[in-house]
Amino acid sequence: MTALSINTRAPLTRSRIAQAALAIVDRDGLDALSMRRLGAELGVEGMAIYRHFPNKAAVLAGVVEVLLAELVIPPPSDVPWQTVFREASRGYRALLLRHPHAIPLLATLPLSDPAAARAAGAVMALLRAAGFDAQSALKTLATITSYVIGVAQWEVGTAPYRQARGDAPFALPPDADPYLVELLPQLAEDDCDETFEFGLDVIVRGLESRA
Amino acid sequence: MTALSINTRAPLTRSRIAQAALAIVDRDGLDALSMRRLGAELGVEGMAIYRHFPNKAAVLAGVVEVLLAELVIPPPSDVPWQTVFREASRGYRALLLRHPHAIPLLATLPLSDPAAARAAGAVMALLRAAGFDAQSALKTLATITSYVIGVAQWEVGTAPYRQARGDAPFALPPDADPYLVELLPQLAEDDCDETFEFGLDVIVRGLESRA
DNA sequence: CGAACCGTGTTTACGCTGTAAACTAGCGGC
DNA sequence: GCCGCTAGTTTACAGCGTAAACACGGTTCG
Repeated sequence: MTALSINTRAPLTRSRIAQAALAIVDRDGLDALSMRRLGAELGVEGMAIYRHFPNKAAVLAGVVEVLLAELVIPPPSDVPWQTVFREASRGYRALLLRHPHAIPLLATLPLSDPAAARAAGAVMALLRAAGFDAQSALKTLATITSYVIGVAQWEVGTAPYRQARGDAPFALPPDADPYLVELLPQLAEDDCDETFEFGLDVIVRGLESRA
Repeated sequence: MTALSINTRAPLTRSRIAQAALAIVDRDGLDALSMRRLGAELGVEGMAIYRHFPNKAAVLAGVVEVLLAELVIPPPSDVPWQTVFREASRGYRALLLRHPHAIPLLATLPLSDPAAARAAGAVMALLRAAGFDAQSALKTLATITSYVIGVAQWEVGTAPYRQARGDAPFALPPDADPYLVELLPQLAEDDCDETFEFGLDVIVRGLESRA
């Protein structure tokens, strides 16, 4: 009998496990991901996962793989590099904000991770095609990924995201800088977009001025 | 008897606990910090710490407080803002690299944390004194902290730090971009400094060009 | 057809975690 | 001298990652 009988559930696979893990992280946060809960999400005992991944760290690497697969970096073309650079950065930010609980996973990701290396290679190709030498391309890559990840982390800690998650309202300590007290709590989502664009613009202008 | 008798150990205090916690994190990594190990480090049972902190998260906040106390941001002066901005950024990076295992703690720090708000306020004052309006100062603050934290995270995942820690040598996946393969594994500490200065310069130039 | 095998999921077990609750030893004030 | 308060201890519990032994269904051979 090749077809699945009624009582047979879909078989466990690496990708099904990784996707379920991401679903838990997105829904309930990074700390909520445990092997037993992941098993339950898949209708299986937790230990079953060890047939497909050597340990939990490998499951997390699988989640990263799923996430970075969402990231498409266009191949080099004759569009000005600034445009592509801006769009790729926005795309990465959007990916991070779609999975805010997973940001720490991507933040500490070394380039030795295959998925990260693939994405990094695509950006390098883009920059080199735009005339950057290899060294500058690498430094630029470090700069922009640092910025995008850092600012996404910042965003999810400020008012709009806290509100969307139903966290406690933003409470600054009483002796905080008055301008912070005034500006920070009333940040809206649009302001976060604007803040991101501000820094992105700063970086692109800075890159142009060094060329 | 006001002096401590021979068998009496130094009393537990918030600050002694936080410093011991930081010592463990620095020495053995963030995961190695558990309440029982922290107690042992202080010559005490783990549960004793709950007399001084409500839970582990509060201990971690205490560690952050200790860390940010190391950060001095100069008050406004007549030195050009670019100079102070660069120096403060370098100081923050140096702080992070002195405590590489603690970086995730500072990366996800919301500004509602008192220590973070204090440091942020000092930077805001600096920028406003240099003529930035409050909105731009806040966006600039977001940009530079994102960049510094992001790049420090990047650095500790690349060759020099991995080597210093005795990690496995840097191994890129076989299909990685050839320029990555050539440049990344041979990165030295000086190159990290240079990479940081590159991005810092990009940001300062970008800020100037918007003024 | 029966038997051996293998891949997959289950069960049980161990040492570790954070922390709630009950307990105890010692000091300051009446 | 005793009372109470405070700091530290003890015990306990649920949940964690994962090692090891086990059970079962499907495939492949004799």
